[in-house]
Amino acid sequence: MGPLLSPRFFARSAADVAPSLLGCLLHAEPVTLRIVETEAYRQNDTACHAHRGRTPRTEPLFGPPGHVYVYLCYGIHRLVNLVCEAEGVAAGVLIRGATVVAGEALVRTRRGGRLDLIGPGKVGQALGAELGWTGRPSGTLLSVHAGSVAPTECIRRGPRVGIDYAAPEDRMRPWRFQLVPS
DNA sequence: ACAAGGATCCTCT
DNA sequence: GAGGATCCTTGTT
Repeated sequence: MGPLLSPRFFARSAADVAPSLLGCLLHAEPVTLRIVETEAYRQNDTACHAHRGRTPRTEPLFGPPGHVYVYLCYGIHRLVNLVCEAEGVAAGVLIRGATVVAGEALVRTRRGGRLDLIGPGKVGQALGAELGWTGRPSGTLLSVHAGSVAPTECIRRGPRVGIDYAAPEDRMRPWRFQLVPS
């Protein structure tokens, strides 16, 4: 596995971090995933949970870069994010899709035999993500490691998903990134 | 203390 | 392609 990504890696615009994370590895013992889809959420972005200010839930988004932000979606899914930008600036990257690198047996158990991890709820389930991870630095329960993108892969960019509540200009922003075979 | 709604997924048809 | 599951967070009484 490549080196652990440092806080510095995350201390920039989420819109830059999101595509950079494609091909990187996500590890929560004993499962390792390769990231193939991400979305960026930024300060002053009406799609971002933190756009109305700090609350107990969104506090980690304002915290140091490289920390983990996990929240419950639709009462069922634990969605995994990585905090970006300098401390005090609320931004993060949602992990929307991945492939299994290691821990396949456990992923099958957690996912009812399925291995496809396209969709943020599936990623959280495969990792065994818990709400207690939120606010913790990467490198403890969850770690993010450098990876690589194959010459046969390319990055597709498009609008984000599931943010109908956001302002029209934010809904349009092309901050969803996918790694696809070219 | 209460009600509403959500950065989704699965199982049907 | 439609609908239900399921529970925490939030803003309001």
